[in-house]
Amino acid sequence: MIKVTDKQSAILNTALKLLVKNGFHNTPMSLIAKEAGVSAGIIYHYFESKDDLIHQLYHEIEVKLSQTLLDQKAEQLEGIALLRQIWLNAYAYYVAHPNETLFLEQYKNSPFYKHWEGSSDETGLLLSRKIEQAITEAKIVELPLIVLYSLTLGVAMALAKQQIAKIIELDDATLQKIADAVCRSVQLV
Amino acid sequence: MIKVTDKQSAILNTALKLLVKNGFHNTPMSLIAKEAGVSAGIIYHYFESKDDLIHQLYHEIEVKLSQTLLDQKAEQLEGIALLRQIWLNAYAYYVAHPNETLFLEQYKNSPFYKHWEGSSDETGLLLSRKIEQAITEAKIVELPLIVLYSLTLGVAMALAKQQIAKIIELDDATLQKIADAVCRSVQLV
DNA sequence: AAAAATCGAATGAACGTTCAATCTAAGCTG
DNA sequence: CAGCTTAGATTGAACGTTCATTCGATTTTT
Repeated sequence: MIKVTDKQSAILNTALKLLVKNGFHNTPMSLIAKEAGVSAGIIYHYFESKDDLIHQLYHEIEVKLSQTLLDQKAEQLEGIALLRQIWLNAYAYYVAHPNETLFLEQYKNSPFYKHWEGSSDETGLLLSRKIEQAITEAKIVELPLIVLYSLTLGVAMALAKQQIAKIIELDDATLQKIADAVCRSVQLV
Repeated sequence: MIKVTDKQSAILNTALKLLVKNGFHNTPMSLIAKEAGVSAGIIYHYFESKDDLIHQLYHEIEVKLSQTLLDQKAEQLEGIALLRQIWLNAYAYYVAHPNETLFLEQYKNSPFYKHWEGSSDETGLLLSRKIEQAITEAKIVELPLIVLYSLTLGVAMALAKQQIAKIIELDDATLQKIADAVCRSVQLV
């Protein structure tokens, strides 16, 4: 178990905020240090390099996200209802955590992201298994899991980004309608 | 009408390739110049700055994309058939132009992208009008245009990115099945 | 007093941009 | 058409800045 000190998470939190605001390459380490209230040098006590800091941030967020998708409410459901709940959880998380969301997207569209980095944390694996189970239970159109992901959670992410950017504002009724649409797309006719 | 010289497009083409390969900030102007077979200084004859180069590249690609989506085949269709064709055109373009696609995504997830930059070229506007027309003709679920975009073209982009990354390989039958799913999601039940 | 944490000035490399010098080509003149 | 002129195109070395990273000194903790 890695011990996360106050200072370390102060650095991570500040870095998240600044990296999203200014972009990865317009965020000097010195600025992160300043805003986090630490010296520039100490960052290198906790992280090997700027890249390492960014990678760790990514993993931290991925783990938190997995845990959120499969919450208590979702645990009790199965089949299409489970998928629907996971979708709503995903959307809620993205909207409630704009910095995390924008960071994930920027990371995944940067040369940092290696596609072979599959989620290796326990919750991530549990989530995958749950979803595969839901698919066999419900009448879902036969498509690769990753395609189903794009049709569902990918849409949630895209919408959340627009909500974050204040391009759209979705009331609950509209959100339910979209959830319906998403479920309809993957269900067998 | 801006005259595009050979040298200018050589710079743009090379820049596209390198920016996608190395990321915006790991691509020095000097490298672009070298690979394009020109001197570093001349880039500043055609472009105000590195940022300007990137912005121009973006606009060039956006225009080409708009033109591709509304091709001759699509022009003759209407309603849901039109939407389906546009979707297939989008997917085909993305897969056939990996560099352009990855560039668009990197750009849109970087601080370069300002959300208020609506497509101002003629084809883009024509495309918007055509799509709105298709929506009124077909029985489409009542959702903001931008939400419908995420449910359809957004999915095409996401899938294409995975195909480009060699994560998936979609045969034509599967692609048709996905197009069905996408159309199903936006059609009224 | 030993070890760990922290500081922040210094280092050195990378890179966007500039500019004086050179080259190219097209126009002009006799 | 040869010679002259000139404006634009092109070069690449040099500049100045930014920034990730280092490290010896200092403080805090054990």
